[in-house]
Amino acid sequence: MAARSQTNRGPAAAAENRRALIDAARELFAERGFAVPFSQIARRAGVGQASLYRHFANKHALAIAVFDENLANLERDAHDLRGFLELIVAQARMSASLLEVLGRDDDPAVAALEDRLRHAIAAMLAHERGRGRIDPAIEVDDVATAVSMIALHAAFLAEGRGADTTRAVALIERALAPRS
Amino acid sequence: MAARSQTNRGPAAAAENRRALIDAARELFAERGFAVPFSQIARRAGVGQASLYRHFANKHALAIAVFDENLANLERDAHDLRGFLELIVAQARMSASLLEVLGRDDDPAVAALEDRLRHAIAAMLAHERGRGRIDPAIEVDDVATAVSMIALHAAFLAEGRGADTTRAVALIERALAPRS
Amino acid sequence: MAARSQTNRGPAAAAENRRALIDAARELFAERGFAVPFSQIARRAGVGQASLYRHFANKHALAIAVFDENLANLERDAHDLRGFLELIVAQARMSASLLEVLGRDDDPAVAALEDRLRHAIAAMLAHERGRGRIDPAIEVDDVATAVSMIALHAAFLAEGRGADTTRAVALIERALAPRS
Amino acid sequence: MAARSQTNRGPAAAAENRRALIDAARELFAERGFAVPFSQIARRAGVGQASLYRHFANKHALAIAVFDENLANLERDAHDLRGFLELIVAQARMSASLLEVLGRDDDPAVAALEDRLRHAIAAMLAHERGRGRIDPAIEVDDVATAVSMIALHAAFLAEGRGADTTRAVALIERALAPRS
DNA sequence: GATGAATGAGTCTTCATTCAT
DNA sequence: AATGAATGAAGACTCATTCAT
Repeated sequence: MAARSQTNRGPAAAAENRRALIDAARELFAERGFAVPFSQIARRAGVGQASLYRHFANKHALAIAVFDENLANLERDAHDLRGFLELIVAQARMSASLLEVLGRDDDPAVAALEDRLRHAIAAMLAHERGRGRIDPAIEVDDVATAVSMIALHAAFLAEGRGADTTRAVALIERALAPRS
Repeated sequence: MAARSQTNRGPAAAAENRRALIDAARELFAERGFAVPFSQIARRAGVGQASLYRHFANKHALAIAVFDENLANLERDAHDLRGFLELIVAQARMSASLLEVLGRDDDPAVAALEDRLRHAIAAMLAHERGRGRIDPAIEVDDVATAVSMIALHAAFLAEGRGADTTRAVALIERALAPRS
Repeated sequence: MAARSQTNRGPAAAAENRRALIDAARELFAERGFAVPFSQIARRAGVGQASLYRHFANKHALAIAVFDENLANLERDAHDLRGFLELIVAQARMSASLLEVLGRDDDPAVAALEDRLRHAIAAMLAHERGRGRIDPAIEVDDVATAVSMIALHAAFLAEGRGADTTRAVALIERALAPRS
Repeated sequence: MAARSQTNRGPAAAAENRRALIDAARELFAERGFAVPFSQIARRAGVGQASLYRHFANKHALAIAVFDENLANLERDAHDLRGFLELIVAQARMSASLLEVLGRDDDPAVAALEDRLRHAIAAMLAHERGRGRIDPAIEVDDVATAVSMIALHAAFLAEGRGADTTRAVALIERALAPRS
């Protein structure tokens, strides 16, 4: 998304700016990781520094907002394991940014997100178990761990190595598959 | 390692300084991640800023030196899958720092390290396959992928979550195990 | 004073807003000193930023309005030296904010306030001199100086040091007392 | 003091830079108060931002260093009340910066300074009492309070109002004088 | 060859002020 | 006439890198 108008468009721009910020953040977290300068997100969104701070008190809060949307996609679209993992990989760079945050944090908003993710996983797990595609011994925590691993892997190493992520997905599927 | 002598001990100190720098880097990458200030490594090593630069042109080069030693440990000690994974996890924070670097780089030194890692994996794989502990269909690249995943996972999420790491190791073992 | 209604109540609110702003300013100058962000005053008053600017062009003007009211209290209530000083101390943080402003300024409104303060002092002085409680050699300017000193002292140092303020008041009383 | 050389003059400049920083700080605290931008002090001293931080971790620490020198002057030169007060007034702007800091702080370095100031006061007090120039009932704390008052007054209001400070000094002298 | 101080560029954050509604 | 969001310009602070000794 190219930088937008520089003039003060008044309060009407508020919602629009919020959207632009989230979109810019999603792109930049993906392109350059969570370490991307906060100010650069504002620039990419075509929004003043201070407006960024009005909407999101820190990078953290912004990451949560982005992850919130990603999670909604997951809840809506990913009913089977394969779809789930592929969506995770597609959002990998972004998800990894979140995982960096999730790891260290005690923000209740983060706890809520973690919970939602576990619910989404549980739903998918039930669906797949019913079809005999995941081993009965596998628990939600196992899948959550698998999701973390694959997201981090995709985020840090996939950079144009499609083969590698395919391999990672296949490994995870093997790990979760029913013992014959 | 505590800071060492502050006085100028002349050229004789060169090798000693190199060691101190590598040790300090290993500690700090583990404690605070790859993002730790370069200058702090010099301080921890008890070495001047400029000496750090003389030995290693940048953090990157220093990371490679550390990884080189880690790899030697792996080659020497890790003959079976379990030992291999456990060593990876133990060095996780450090390894992840390296993986961050490895991902983006085209330095020939990095390529050489990657190669050595693949060799170590190949050796371990042959050893375990012979004992029927890894599925014949699993290739070196699969194990390399698994190693990346588990290292990143351990580095970013394990902060005091032992249970999670155990779970991750178990998953990887399942993924590589022979189909019954 | 807690934040008030958020809805646009139209022109009728003008006077009410002015009051709320002055009250909020008095509180915040006292709590956090003259350096408090201007915007925070609007928030505390429950009034939009722009309305604040409509009523008072800058913090300066707002401070003058607050001081104007403080002065009215002084004129109404403080007839003897002790009462005068105690009121000054009670309003110390606020008064000091004003004194900071007064010191540097050539605004005619400020000159008018200074004049009123001198009149109040003169009235008090006459009253106390009549009772033999202030030395005949003491002039209005001396008392004005004393008032400045004690206000600044109370504002900057009194933070929970009651003893110190008492000591300061006692010193001033000694300084103004008739030579026996 | 005009800004000095911009080039890196090596470690030899360390002591010189420290001096330049303290001098610049003394000037700027006096000219513009404690609120002067920290970076501006570096600029005035002809020293890089980061060097300022190397020498003094914050404005606070710098203020302490300046006050330390002021105090040494006081200890060396001010033996009688009049001299004491005049030196205080001369250093007023600076002293007030310190008093702003002193008021709120629990740094042990600050406590030490306060102590030294009290000692200097006690010495002066003993000297003056011996000559019958200060009332026997006056304690060190009274003089300390008087010093605070006069410093703050001079700092905030004296701006080219010589008459006023003379008046303030006279008042304090009256307050401390022996009752006839 | 080692030392440690100096440098300036870059990031985060806050504030006074303006503007569309 | 009031609202609240937007703006850009500072200021604090940190870091990688260079340099005189």
